[in-house]
Amino acid sequence: MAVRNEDIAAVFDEMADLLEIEGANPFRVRAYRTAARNLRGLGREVAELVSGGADLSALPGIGKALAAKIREMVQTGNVRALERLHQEVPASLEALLHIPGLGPKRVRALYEQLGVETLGQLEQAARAGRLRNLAGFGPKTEQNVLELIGAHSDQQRRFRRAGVQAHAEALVAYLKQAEGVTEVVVAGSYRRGKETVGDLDLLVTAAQPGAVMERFGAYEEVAEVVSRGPTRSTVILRSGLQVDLRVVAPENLGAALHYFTGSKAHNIQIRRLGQQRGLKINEYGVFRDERRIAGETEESVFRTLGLPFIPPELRQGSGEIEAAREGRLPELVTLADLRGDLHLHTRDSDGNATIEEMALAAKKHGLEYIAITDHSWRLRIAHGLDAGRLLRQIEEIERLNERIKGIRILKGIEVDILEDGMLDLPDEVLSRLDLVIGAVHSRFRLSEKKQTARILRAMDQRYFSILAHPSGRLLLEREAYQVDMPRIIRHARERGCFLELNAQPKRLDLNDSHCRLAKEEGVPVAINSDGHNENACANLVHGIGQARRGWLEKGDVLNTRPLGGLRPLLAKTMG
DNA sequence: GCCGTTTTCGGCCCGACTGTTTTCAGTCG
Repeated sequence: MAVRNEDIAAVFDEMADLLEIEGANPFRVRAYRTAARNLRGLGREVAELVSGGADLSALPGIGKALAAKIREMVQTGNVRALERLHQEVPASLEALLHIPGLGPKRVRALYEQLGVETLGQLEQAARAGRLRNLAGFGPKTEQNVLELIGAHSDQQRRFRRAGVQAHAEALVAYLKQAEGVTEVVVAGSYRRGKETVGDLDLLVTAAQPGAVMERFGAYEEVAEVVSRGPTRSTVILRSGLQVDLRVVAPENLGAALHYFTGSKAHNIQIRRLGQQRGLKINEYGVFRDERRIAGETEESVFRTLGLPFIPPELRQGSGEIEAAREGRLPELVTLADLRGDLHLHTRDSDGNATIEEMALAAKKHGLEYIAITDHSWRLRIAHGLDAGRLLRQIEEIERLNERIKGIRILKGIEVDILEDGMLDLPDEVLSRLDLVIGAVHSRFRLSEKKQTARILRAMDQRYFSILAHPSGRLLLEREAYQVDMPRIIRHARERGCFLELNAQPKRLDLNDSHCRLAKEEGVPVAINSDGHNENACANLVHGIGQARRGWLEKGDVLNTRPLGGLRPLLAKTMG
């Protein structure tokens, strides 16, 4: 099976961990981490570049040595350097690094001085009171280790964006009532629009930090205060969500907001750029020598570097700074740009509302058109439509279109893509529709080769407009199925059909890097709610966030077009 | 190990908090 960017990134991360435990040059360690991060954000599969003979050292953060390791991994599936490391440092030590409070130095001390190699041995040593006597350790650290070994599996917990939204809004409102507070804003990955977040970063401006910290600690949802200093505090809520709060002076808000919005990769690049210009950039501002020259707004921070404002969703350290410098930042799509929703369900399959109710709800949200795309018969659990019921639905939609003004209802279906790539309704029926959405709902575990061939064949059917939730992932529940997405995207271009960015909070599928690839290949993406009730439109904002992280502009999104512009594009996919 | 508008050598982002110290290293984000 092809080696994916994620596989290579995981190897580089592991090598960084092991090198760090070995006490290697920290900058060398950093180079591995940077390369891993860049690979994850690349959007193209590096294995393809290798087979195309491309010069990998042209990629950011990849030099000759790492390029050779990538080639070795693509061609042999292994990296000898990692195997060598395994002979020097037990691979099991990596797990110890993931316990909060244990870093490379302490893990190394545990290994060299106590012979601890595994989590089990660590727990034994801690219980026996052998940790507290190591240099740099004490009773507190020993106690911490004991507590965290048990909770270790929870530490990696992430939350879906939509689930964090309520916590964020409630906390912001609560903190605004603290004395002397002027601003409360959410920063971090939430502000960047990420589909899942590991913790919530809040930024508060206030005259006296003390009152804010006090109120924060007293929030009724707080289960545990992890740390608390004069300007910074971390708590865990009862839901398990970690919240970091930082209080800054109002004149520092811009610098702090930029700093705490991240991403880490973006910040590092920004500070390096500053350094090259003799500037020091931190959360308090931009400084030339001792003099502060910017920091009140984010714009002012960017301006000192000669850059325009970079939207938070782009701050992933994956080319946005170069784009800003060269004046080719995208003008990102906004919620207001959407004119329609091309994937909706009704009571006829597994939805909760009638066609008319769905249409009126969409009209209320200002949409100009919607497509009704109930499930087809193969999806029994969703009470999918057979040919007869679909034909009756078509007639009903035609009647409704005569009666309801101000919104147009398109006739569609979400057909099942069968294991052999065929669709589960005949062409005679599909030909009566305005669009056909195809989706994989079964046999998720096919090999990459078979799954890709299955989807390509479905796209080649006479009536096929949009590939729904293209990777099949369910955030934090189910991995994407194995599929060659670059190939599918190229095939969509050749075939003239489209990919969906499904805006359900638990899907958000296409992911950001594949959105970017679709844009590069010139394949418009449809941002659809996949709604099952009258609240369907509430999903769209999450899809927009994802699209923005994928660099999509208005023109890259299929359903920003007025109906007159959309119809001919859909018609081309329909035979 | 990467990188270059000071540089092919000598740099490499920056500060808060904790626990261990008694002035600071380690960890974290």
